[in-house]
Amino acid sequence: MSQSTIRTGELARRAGVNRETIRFYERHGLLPPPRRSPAGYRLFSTEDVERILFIKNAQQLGFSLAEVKELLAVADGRITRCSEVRAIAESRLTVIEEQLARLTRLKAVLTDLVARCARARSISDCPIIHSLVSEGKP
Amino acid sequence: MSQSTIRTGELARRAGVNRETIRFYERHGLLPPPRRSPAGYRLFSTEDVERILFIKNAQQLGFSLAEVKELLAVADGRITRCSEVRAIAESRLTVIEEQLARLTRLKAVLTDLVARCARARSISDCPIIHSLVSEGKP
DNA sequence: AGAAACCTTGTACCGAAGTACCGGGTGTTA
DNA sequence: TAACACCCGGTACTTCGGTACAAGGTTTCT
Repeated sequence: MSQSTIRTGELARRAGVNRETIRFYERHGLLPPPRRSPAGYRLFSTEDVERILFIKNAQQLGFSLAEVKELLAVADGRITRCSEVRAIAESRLTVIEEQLARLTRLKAVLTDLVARCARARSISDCPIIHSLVSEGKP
Repeated sequence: MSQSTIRTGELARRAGVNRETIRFYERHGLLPPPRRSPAGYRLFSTEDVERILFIKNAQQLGFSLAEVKELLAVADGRITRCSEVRAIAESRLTVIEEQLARLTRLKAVLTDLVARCARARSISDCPIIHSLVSEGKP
């Protein structure tokens, strides 16, 4: 539980991000405005490292920074209903499922085209080009 | 095979895109510089509608404009090896497969979190927040 | 004391794929 | 002939998640 004061450079190093990213997160409300030294230097606590890691973890799960901001509101105790967290995660899940469905379709189409392309005798038979030319016509 | 001369607005309307998009495509080499009227108006042929649709179809398959440009080189006869087309499609396929794998993992993680979240008694039990705080720690 | 390393603000830039606007010229139609 | 729709080039803006300066002030090490 030892908790010391660090500046942007150190926070960035510990969290494994660029120093500018710290400022960026502050500007966008993902980090609360930190205390300042007499000279105006940002003073963070080592706990803030965890906050950055939280953000990075959430991004790994595909949450946008806007969503991360909402999740942080929970972590900060500004939101206290688990249902709100679930709602965020569920909407993210919906998007993931849509993307999966779309990509699965794309994969099928492209796989087929590539396979047929491999059997084409000449460029003018190329099924890929053909499908792009004629697909979606009236 | 009737082929008349149209201007940007008409081309945009027929292809279902914004007029600015036409200029954008021209600037980025997806449309060859068209003939001009004495007053400097771009003069397209109705065939160019197909070219825009080709681009839009390719985008539907997830090709970037840079890739579309390569595909157009084929359609234009500037590339004559089917193998090049296949290479473009195959690399696109690889990306799709990577995205599918990643999204599938994400879906599993999030589904689990949401399910456990539904059983949490209080916000402090929230497995989503917990996992974001502690995931990926040393 | 002086160099090196650090920090500050503000601003501009990246890439992708466009969209929007401005001040002016042109073409069509009532 | 006036109104209105259309088009021009050039530039700036958009979203997202940062990154990269520049010009100056501060701290720390030797």
